[in-house]
Amino acid sequence: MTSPPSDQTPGQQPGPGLRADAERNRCRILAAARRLYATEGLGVSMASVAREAGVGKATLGRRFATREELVNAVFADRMDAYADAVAEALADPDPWHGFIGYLHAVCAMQAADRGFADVLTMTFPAAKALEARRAEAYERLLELITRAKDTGHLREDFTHQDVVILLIANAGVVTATGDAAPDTWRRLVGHMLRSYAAPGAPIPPLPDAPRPTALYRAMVRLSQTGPGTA
Amino acid sequence: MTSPPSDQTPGQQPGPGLRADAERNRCRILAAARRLYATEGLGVSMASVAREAGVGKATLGRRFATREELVNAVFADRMDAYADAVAEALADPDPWHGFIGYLHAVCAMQAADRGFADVLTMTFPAAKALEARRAEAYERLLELITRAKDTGHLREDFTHQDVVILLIANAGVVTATGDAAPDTWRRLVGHMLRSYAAPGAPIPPLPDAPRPTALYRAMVRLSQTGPGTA
DNA sequence: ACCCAAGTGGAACGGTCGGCCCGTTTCTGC
DNA sequence: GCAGAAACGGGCCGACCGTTCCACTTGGGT
Repeated sequence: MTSPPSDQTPGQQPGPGLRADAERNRCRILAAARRLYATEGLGVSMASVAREAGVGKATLGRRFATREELVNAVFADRMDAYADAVAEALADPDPWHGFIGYLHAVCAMQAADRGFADVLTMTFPAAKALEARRAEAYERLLELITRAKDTGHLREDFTHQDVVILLIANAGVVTATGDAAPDTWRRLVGHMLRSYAAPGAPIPPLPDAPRPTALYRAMVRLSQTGPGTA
Repeated sequence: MTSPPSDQTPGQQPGPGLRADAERNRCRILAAARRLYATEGLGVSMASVAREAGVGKATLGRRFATREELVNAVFADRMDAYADAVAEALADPDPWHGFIGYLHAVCAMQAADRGFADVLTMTFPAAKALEARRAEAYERLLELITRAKDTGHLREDFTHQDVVILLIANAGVVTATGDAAPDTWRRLVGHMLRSYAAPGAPIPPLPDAPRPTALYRAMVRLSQTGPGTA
């Protein structure tokens, strides 16, 4: 390297000072991981990621020593989108409407990416980039909740922990139903929203429940995949 | 064996026609599995169960060839309790009150036994005993829902699928929070109930949300355990 | 008391996973 | 081009899982 590598906090930022082919492999790894995580959820083996990316196991390990590092890099941009969702909700002139939109958007993101659903329900102390975004979004969320309560449409007994609980519950539903009953989460969110809403508050209509056969298929699928395997 | 072994549907009923020591081992296996499943959830390795039971892996495999068989035997009695919960709710002179009690009881059972939480959210076509109980409870549940709706306290837009969704969501919450925030599920059920209830219906007060620190601890624990690993 | 079959546990095997090392390839600055 | 360093990937190791086989133990009927 001619140019001194400056500081470059290892594994955190994009990938400066990497050789061209190395950077290319890094991207292939990230793309492969993104693909696998989205469909299978976190918990796919590092070896699978390497295989999917078409690189050796060693290359993966050199670029991302631990699973946390990889997750951190893969979901950095998605956490941006997450933080943006709160900002967008705050920008809504009607905080209650913004709040509803926020919940829906975040849960939809969970449904669209099983890996992201997992990420939102756990915290990686080592993943600085992710945690920074999370903290940022968290602050804004508190503000959104306060404003929504001020409109009188969000119940006073609602707490910010309820958001976390909803995300955890939704992650469970999304993981369990998978593509066998992909709209189940909408029903869950609809119910929760109805509980959050103060009497008389405007809320969107409750989405229809999934067909019983679809739910049944999801349950059978679960029993075959294995419970924790997910 | 002097007495002919009659029919003895293999692997289904308790364990007739087994030699004394074999039956003893069978019980040790069941006890060990019950212990492990309750705390770790389904998905513990068969090898772990054998180790915990203090028997060889072969013995386990001889008694319960597949994980389904073992699960079927372990949770047979708990499924009885599950079916009883519906019956008890049906016996309540106030169907709405019985309905509330039923949801609470079942979710409490999930919280008390992570393995059972998993069992309720998946179906094992091969486990006849379990599925029979489930079907029986299901029929009674439909009746309970109908009666609860007739009181006017349960909303008309409630469907029996909502029960399944609640169980799935609750299983996710119980699994995720574990013993780091063990009362989180009460808050979830409280919210759902508030959405199920028609305006003016009597509902128990919403339980307090868990402390934020407790939820945070649960999230960290999750990231260490691994997502699907459960 | 005896004897055979039922029952047992350990060993071996194939499979996957994660971590590490090392010979080889390929980029890049000169 | 050339040389050296950076990066690569395959291979090896130890761990765990589930399955199968086999020599040994033990129960229980006569």
